[in-house]
Amino acid sequence: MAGRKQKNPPSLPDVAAIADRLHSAAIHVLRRVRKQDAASGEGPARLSALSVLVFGGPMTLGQLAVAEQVKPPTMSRIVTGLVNSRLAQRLTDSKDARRVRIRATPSGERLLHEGRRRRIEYLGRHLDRLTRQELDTLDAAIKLLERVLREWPVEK
Amino acid sequence: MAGRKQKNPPSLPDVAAIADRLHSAAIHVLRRVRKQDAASGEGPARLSALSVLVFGGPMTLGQLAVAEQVKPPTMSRIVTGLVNSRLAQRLTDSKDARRVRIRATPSGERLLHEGRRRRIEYLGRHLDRLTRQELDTLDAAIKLLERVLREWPVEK
DNA sequence: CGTAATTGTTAGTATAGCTAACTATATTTC
DNA sequence: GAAATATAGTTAGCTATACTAACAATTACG
Repeated sequence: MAGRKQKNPPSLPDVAAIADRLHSAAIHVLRRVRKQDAASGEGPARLSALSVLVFGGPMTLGQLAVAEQVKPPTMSRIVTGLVNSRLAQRLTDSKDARRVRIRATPSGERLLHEGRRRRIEYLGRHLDRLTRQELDTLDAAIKLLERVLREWPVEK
Repeated sequence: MAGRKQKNPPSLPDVAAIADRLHSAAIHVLRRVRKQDAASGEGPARLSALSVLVFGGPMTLGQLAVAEQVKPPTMSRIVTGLVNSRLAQRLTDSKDARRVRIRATPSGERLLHEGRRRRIEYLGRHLDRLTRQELDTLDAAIKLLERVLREWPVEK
C-alpha cells in the first residue's frame, strides 16, 4: 500500500511538505549512523574524504576539496590528519610541482571498508523491519533521489 | 513505475545495498541544503536545537541534550550561543532550582521559520522535477523511514 | 623575463563535540 | 535533622572541522 494509485487521497503530498520531511528524515538517519562511524576512531570529515579517495581513486587536494564541498585549507588539514593516521599519503605530481596528489593507503582502504560494513549492517538491521514491498518503495524513492541529486548543479 | 508489482525484477533490493545508498543519499541531500541554512548566520547545531524548542516547546537543558543526542556540556554551550543571539532564554524552574528551562524567543521563532521556508523552497525547487507519481513514491518512502526512526531505540 | 594565475599551506577565529571536575540543589538514609 | 548520595548544569580544557586572510611556490603568459 505504498504509493499505489489512490484518486488523490489522504496523502496529498505537496512538494514543500515532502521537502521538509525529507530533510528531517535525512538528519535523523545520519544522526543514528554517526555513532557507528565513531567506532573507527576517525572523525566524519576524514572518513568522508577517505571514502572519496577509496572510491574515486587518487586525486589532488583541490579536487578532493571540491568533491567534499570544502575550502582548500580545510581539506589540507583533513588530509594532514589522514596522513598522520597512516590512512593516506601525499604524493608529488611529476607534471606540476604545485599539485599534491592524495592517495589512500591499504590501511586506509581497510579501515574504510570495515566502517562501511559496520554502518550498513547497523542501518540494515533497522531497515529489515520493513516488508519486501516496503523495501521496494524505499528502493524506488532512493533511485529518484539519486536522479535528482545527479541533475542538481553543485553551486559553490 | 515506482515500486509497483514486478515479480522480482531488476531492482532486487537487498537490505544492505539499500542501507548503503540511503546513507549516501542522505549525506548528499544534507550537503546541498547546508549552505541555505548558513544564510541564517547561525551554525547547524544551534538551528537544530532551536527547531526542537520551537516545535517541542520549552524544556530543560537536559531534555534538549537528549533530544539532540548530545552531552549536557555541549548543549549548555549551544544554548549560551542562542541566548547571546537573543534567540532563546534561560528560565529558572520554580519547582526545582537545579533545572534550567530553555525557551525560544519570538525572534528565535521568526529566524527558524524563515530559514525553514528558505530551505524548503530550495529543496522543493529541485524535487519538483519529479512527476506527481514519483512524489507519491517519495512521500511513501519517507513515511516508512519516519516509522523506522520512531521505533529505533535511541541507544546511548 | 617579469607579471598573472594557480595550488597548497599557515595563521588565526569560531563552532561543536567530548571528558573531567566543579557548584548548587534535591533526595535518601541513618 | 544531618550526612551522604544523586541529579542538573556549568566551567575548563582538548580535539576536530569549518571559515577567511595572508603567504609561498610554481606555472603560464604577454
